[in-house]
Amino acid sequence: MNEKTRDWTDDELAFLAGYDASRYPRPSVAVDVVLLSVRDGDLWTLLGRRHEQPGKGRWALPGGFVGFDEPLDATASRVLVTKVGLSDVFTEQLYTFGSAGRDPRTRVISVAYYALVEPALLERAVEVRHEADLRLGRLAVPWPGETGGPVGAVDERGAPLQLAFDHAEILGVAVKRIRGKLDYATIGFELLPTAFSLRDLRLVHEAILGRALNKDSFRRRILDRGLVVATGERATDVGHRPPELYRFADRSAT
Amino acid sequence: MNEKTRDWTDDELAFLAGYDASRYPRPSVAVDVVLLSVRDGDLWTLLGRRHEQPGKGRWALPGGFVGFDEPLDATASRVLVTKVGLSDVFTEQLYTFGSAGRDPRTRVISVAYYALVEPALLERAVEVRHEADLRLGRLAVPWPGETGGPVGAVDERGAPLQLAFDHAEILGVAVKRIRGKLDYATIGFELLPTAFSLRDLRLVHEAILGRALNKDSFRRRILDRGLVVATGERATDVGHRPPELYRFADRSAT
DNA sequence: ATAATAGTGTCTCTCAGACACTATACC
DNA sequence: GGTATAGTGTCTGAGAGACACTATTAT
Repeated sequence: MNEKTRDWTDDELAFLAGYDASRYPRPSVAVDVVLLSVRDGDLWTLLGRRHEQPGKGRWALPGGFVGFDEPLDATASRVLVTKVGLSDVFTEQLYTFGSAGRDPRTRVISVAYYALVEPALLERAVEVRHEADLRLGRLAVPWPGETGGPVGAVDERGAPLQLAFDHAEILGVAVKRIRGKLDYATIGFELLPTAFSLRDLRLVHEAILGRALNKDSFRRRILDRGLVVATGERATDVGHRPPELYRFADRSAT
Repeated sequence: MNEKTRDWTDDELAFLAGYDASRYPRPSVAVDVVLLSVRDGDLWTLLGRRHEQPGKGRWALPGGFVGFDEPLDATASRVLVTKVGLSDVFTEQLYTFGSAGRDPRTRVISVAYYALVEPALLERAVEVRHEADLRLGRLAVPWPGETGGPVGAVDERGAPLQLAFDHAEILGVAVKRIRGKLDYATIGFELLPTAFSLRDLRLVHEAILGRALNKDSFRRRILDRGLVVATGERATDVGHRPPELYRFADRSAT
């Protein structure tokens, strides 16, 4: 018999079962959003500089507290609208971070979301709200595959950005998640404009996975699955033979 | 330009950004645990009858409120110990359910966990705590693959069990999750005793996936990956040629 | 013409499914 | 011997990687 069960004394059980946390102070609940995009073969995320303690001067994911009657998804949308100026973005719940000491002020449980957006929109958001100390950080993933672990961010010149709280952990979970979902979900498409070449799509996949992909089999796989439809148009001014442009296939056609 | 950005008036932004939910009443945070096992080719989960409104008389996942300074994982462990009598069980966070009306009393955000345990332990837990109105429910999954959607529970004779709150949704997410993780994780092993035949392991996989698997390629795949090691012993009293028994390979050997 | 990438065709390797066959227990 | 499952060997088909080759545009 392994140690998976043991007998508890009546005292222990009474104490533990009688503990009703709802009668005690409640933790705060917040939502943090990992807003991801792919540019120049790298993953980038939106960060905001903190102006208050704790973590003053450090860079944090955009976030906000959950209203008493506000659904979690609504909080994520509200954060994107108010702090970044984006609406109608692909958003999905990631993981809930609830360690005791992650925020030194008080107990804050953070429900993390990730959102995917094409780089042009993200760059515009940063420009428009530059005064708000928003910036993009390039993700530096120190592990291969889906190993997992914290992920840091660096600026355009490669200098590390100090991240607030446990946000490096959150970035790590986000990268691991989208790497895992890339195969069987349509994640790549959220990161591209309406029309794109298969090369664009492959570069997005390579940036997410952090490794090179076989050009030929990537093309075959994407086309065979019927996920994309040729638009009949071609890119221009590319300095070489222009590629056919594709768009997403209607999902109902799957 | 699609409708992914729009201009917000200063008034809108001031209102939305100024809303600091931390100054308002906080939602309660609870943990619910989907305790899963495989028996007779089906997935079973542990349910407790509710003795109070709302949902009086219905069947609910074991759960509890999160203490103010209690990590989420610790709440999940505490629930398993106090309500089921199990400790040292494989447990992983599943998803956080935060719709506004999921508990009619007040706002309750539930961080769902799933746990995997071999059937003998689960049956013993139900027997020992029978007076506590614990029982096992057999999952009835109405969708194939990883489609997703609510999952109901039925009793031994196939009669539906009325589930409380949104617990059918939680069961659905749990099934979808373990189906997705089965391929690349060692989920099946958590549901088996120390020594098991490859047939046992295959039946566990089939119960999780809800479909039959090819006997030969399953054997090859498991053995080729080196996940299991032959013990040199064989099962007895099986009414036919007795199979070799295997155990998990040491994980560091991978 | 050269550079650079697009796009096609083919070979091979791996792996899962299918199937045939032998092995070994209990009845 | 009959039955049921364990376990092995082989064929086939799908899909990914590798690679050779042609196509098309900008310079």
